[in-house]
Amino acid sequence: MKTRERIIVTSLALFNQFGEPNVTTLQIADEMDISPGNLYYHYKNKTEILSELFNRYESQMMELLDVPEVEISLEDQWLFLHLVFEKIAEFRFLYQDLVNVLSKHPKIANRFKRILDKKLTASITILSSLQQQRLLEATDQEIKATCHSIVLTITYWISYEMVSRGADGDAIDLGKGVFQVMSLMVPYLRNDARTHFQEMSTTYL
Amino acid sequence: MKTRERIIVTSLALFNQFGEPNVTTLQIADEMDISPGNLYYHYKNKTEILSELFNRYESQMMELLDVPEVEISLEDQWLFLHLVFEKIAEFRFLYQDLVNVLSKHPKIANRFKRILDKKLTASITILSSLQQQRLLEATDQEIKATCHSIVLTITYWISYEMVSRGADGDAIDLGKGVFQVMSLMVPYLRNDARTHFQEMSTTYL
DNA sequence: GTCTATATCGGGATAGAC
DNA sequence: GTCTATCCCGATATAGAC
Repeated sequence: MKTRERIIVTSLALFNQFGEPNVTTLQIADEMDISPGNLYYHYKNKTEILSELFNRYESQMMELLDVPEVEISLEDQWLFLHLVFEKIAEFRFLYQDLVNVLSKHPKIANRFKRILDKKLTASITILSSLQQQRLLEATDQEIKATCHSIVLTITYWISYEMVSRGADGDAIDLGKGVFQVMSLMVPYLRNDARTHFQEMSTTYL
Repeated sequence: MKTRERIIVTSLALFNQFGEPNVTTLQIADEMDISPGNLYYHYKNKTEILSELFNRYESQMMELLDVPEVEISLEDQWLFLHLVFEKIAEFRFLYQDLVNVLSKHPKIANRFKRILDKKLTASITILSSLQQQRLLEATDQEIKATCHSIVLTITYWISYEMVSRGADGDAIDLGKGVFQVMSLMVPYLRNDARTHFQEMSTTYL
């Protein structure tokens, strides 16, 4: 692996472990066994590293959120949620000090907001699809409120779990997060779909 | 107001506005028109200030969460949630960089976790009370999952709103947060209680 | 209690040799 | 591309006078 790429990989790992503001450029260089000067040859400052990491997160998450406008099964949704959770876990440092990161990088703030918006429309697309398939029954108002809860849970579940369990981020069971999100819409599932969900829960959990 | 108290008040305001790590002791002193030396006469370091702020948050929130084991109406719950949201908003800096703050102050981490635990038991107490009054109907499993969602929403709703609307913390409409939390349990309300909730919504929102 | 002046330290970033 | 040495600056914290 080229040095430029190793810097990104190492930075991501350290940021996730200790939080971005707690990681110095010297630490990154040390961890890689290169000199700080070398690091600064590849990236002119720490912000550039963060920027590159955010670019990657943004493009990967945006791609993931491009939900096709087709019929979506509960299994599809489960899988979809799992992929989203994995991606967030991969870049969890962004979420752990969200306000701080965004306040120091206003350009990122808008783009992060756009990702949240897309999460919301993706959720609405999915729940609407379930409704059209008569698997789910809810008013537009209820769908909207539920989707907000879904996005909020997706966004913060890992942080919440880390705080409330005092756990390290790598030790988080993402399946539980998926379950938590799914259970937000369970009460609106029709009876057969709800039974189906319960079967799925025992399988995946 | 005594200087020692003014330091706390000013620090809280600045921490909330800019985030704790972005506020220097010099800024705090400047804002108060005192010298940094004077500030350090009253608090021996920045951590002491944070510590005092957390003590206040902890005792006030813990007191708030001492939910009496009596019948709780939907109105009571609405009011209760509003008070909790107001308290969190008052100390929102703690929540905006939670992982960071807790990673730098491990002693606080445990105490924060205990507050989360108490939020959970308080939620369960309330929903159980509603169930005993036959206002709500849900399995224990459903109540547990819902209460987790409630605590997560209470914890992160303000941050979520700030990020997703790019808004300043003072401009957040807490009523919307209360509504968002309440709507998590709406699907489990019995018909008459649900109607009652809808009336309340139009009143308070 | 409050001030001014200053010490100290750590992290970001650069210069210049190899 | 990589290294060593170093600069610079901002933030915490202290010393000592008033």
